[in-house]
Amino acid sequence: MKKKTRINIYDVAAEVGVSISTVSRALNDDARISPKTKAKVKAAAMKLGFQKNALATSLSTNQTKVIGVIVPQLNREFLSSLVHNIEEAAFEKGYSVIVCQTNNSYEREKTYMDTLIASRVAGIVATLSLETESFEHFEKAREQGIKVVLVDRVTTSLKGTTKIVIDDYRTAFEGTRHLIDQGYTQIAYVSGPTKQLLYADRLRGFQQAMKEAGLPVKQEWIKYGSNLSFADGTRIADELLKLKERPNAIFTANNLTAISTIAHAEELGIKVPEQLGVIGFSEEPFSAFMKPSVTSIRQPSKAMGQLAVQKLIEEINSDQNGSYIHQKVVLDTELICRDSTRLRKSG
Amino acid sequence: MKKKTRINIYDVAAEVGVSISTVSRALNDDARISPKTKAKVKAAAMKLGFQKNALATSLSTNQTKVIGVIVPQLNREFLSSLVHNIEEAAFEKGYSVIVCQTNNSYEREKTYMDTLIASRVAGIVATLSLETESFEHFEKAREQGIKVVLVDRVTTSLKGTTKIVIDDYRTAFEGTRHLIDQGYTQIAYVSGPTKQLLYADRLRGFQQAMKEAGLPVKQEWIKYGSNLSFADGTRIADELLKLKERPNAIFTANNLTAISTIAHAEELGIKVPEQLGVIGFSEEPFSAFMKPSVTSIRQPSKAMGQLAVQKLIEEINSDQNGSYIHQKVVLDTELICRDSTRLRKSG
DNA sequence: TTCGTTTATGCAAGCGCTTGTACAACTTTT
DNA sequence: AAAAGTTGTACAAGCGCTTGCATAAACGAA
Repeated sequence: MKKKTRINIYDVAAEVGVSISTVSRALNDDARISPKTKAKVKAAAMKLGFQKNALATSLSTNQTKVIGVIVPQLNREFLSSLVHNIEEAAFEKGYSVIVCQTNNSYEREKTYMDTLIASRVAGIVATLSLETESFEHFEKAREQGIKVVLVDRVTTSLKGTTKIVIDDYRTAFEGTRHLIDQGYTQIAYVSGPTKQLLYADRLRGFQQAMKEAGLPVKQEWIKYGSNLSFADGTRIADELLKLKERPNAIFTANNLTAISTIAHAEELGIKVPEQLGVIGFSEEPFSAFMKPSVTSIRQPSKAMGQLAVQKLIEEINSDQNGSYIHQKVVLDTELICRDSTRLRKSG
Repeated sequence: MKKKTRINIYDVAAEVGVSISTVSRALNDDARISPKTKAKVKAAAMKLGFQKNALATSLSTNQTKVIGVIVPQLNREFLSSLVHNIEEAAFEKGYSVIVCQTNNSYEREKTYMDTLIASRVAGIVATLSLETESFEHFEKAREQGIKVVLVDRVTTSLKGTTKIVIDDYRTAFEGTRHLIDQGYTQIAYVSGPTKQLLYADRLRGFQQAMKEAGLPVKQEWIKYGSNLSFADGTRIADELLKLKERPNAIFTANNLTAISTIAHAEELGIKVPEQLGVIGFSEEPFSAFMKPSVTSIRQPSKAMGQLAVQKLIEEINSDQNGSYIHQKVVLDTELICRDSTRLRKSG
């Protein structure tokens, strides 16, 4: 047994000459405590430098003001921005945020889930790791009464869970249409692993747009990145651009790969956008400043973060009343046309 | 009083038919429990889906495995990368990370400090907000036995605190030398608020390099950004470039302002690097891909994050033995020469 | 004056875990 | 066979707070 280390409510109670329950109630602004007593207690607490122990409170009330955030990584603009906005929104509501990076590892996602459950977080906002294909760990959290909201990379396997997504199908469709409208006809597509719903949806959107335009979708023009890193993009660009029958446009799964694709095309002496159009998902802060500037699709990370927190807290607080209605919220994306796809002057 | 909600060690104890202390010890691999009993307990725990309540453990042991991270924001490459690496290193050591964004507000920094103290975090890694000039909140944390490590934006006012920094003076000196070596002579400098040690140091470095080179430092060529945002950079660039006596090089406090400076120069028809050299602190992921690519100074965010965590945990664990020796660790930066300062061909 | 109310405070149990100490059951020593 | 060690486990207090219930004080009404 450890000896007590810091000022606790017993010390405050002794200082004022009341009981600890009075101190506790005074500090929590309970109506039953007289204003005079409250003032005395608060003054004493301040004087002694008392800081309420949140652990004890949480243990006692069986609830914390903490939200766990599980994301693949933090060094991608979209994700760090998402976490930024989640933290911001959570702070407003008086919640703290525990950040967990899975590095796209399923094992780590599970480990973190256990940590968060052990910490008794009130809720979890998660973007699935690339590897994740089974979801018992999420079920486990729910069994423990922890609310979960999924963002961006979601799954249909988890029923009764609020999801915040963009319309991946539609977005990919429109991105493809944009290329077609610009006059590109031989369009390659760089996808993430289609086990992930979002990549599957995007691929379908691409294929549908091609089909409707009567353009051929060649199998060798559809490539799959593993981690969609810069290097991944370079490798794939290399493969695509060295095909005997070369595509004249590439739709990449994110902006990192878009940039590496453009860079690699230049190295090979292929002109962007004249000989190769490039569009990428996920706007990055500097997409506008590249030369050529990169056409990309802006995901509303701010709205996504805010909504995720808002819905999560709604659900956390819903227990009292009744059952919560789980929603799938689909947000709009924005295609930002820049030089990398401006084949027509009018572009 | 809330009723118990989840499986606890009493349930496990009942299942196995031993006391709760045996369960607790078995789960913690205490040597006094026989292997046979341990196995039974663990099996039962698994079977019942028992998850240890970390709150209760922390309350009981008076220590948590949580590190608080206080940073100005998360939507800057350097900081999100720093946090990324802190989280990564903390995970290795079995610690979770609570992330707090101050938005460069002193008030918020204090608020968060209180939250972290209330959460009884084991330690705190902090990068000061731009506004912060007094440090009682850090003293407060230390009085409560919470270890603190300062990173990047630090202060000399906090004695006996480990600090992880770059050599700001030297780095600015060398950056300035680089411009001079390239043949630029009329060099302007965009600084952050010099109340912040780091900006003051950098400014001194700049001035010293100029002095040693026998170049004049005009007061009107030294500008102060408020938040060093993109817009801030544009505003300052505009002021500088419209001076009757225009500088032919600008050393900016970060890469965001470097980019906005370049963009604005182009708008004004000023050629970079021919008519204007631009170098910026803080490498961004796309600095290399801009046209012109941006010369910048790489801060070792990975090493800084790792070291911060390592030193912090060393200090946390040092209490047992004796007093910990606080260190100031100064890390090397790297100047990455790119097109935006290549005045000489050889550059 | 007495009694029902209201108002303010205290008592004590409980949240789930850790841990110093006591103790029973064996094993070893003499 | 008794004393002295070894295990292995249980008991109970304690971490700091919340909270249902009891109780005391103060008040106006009867």
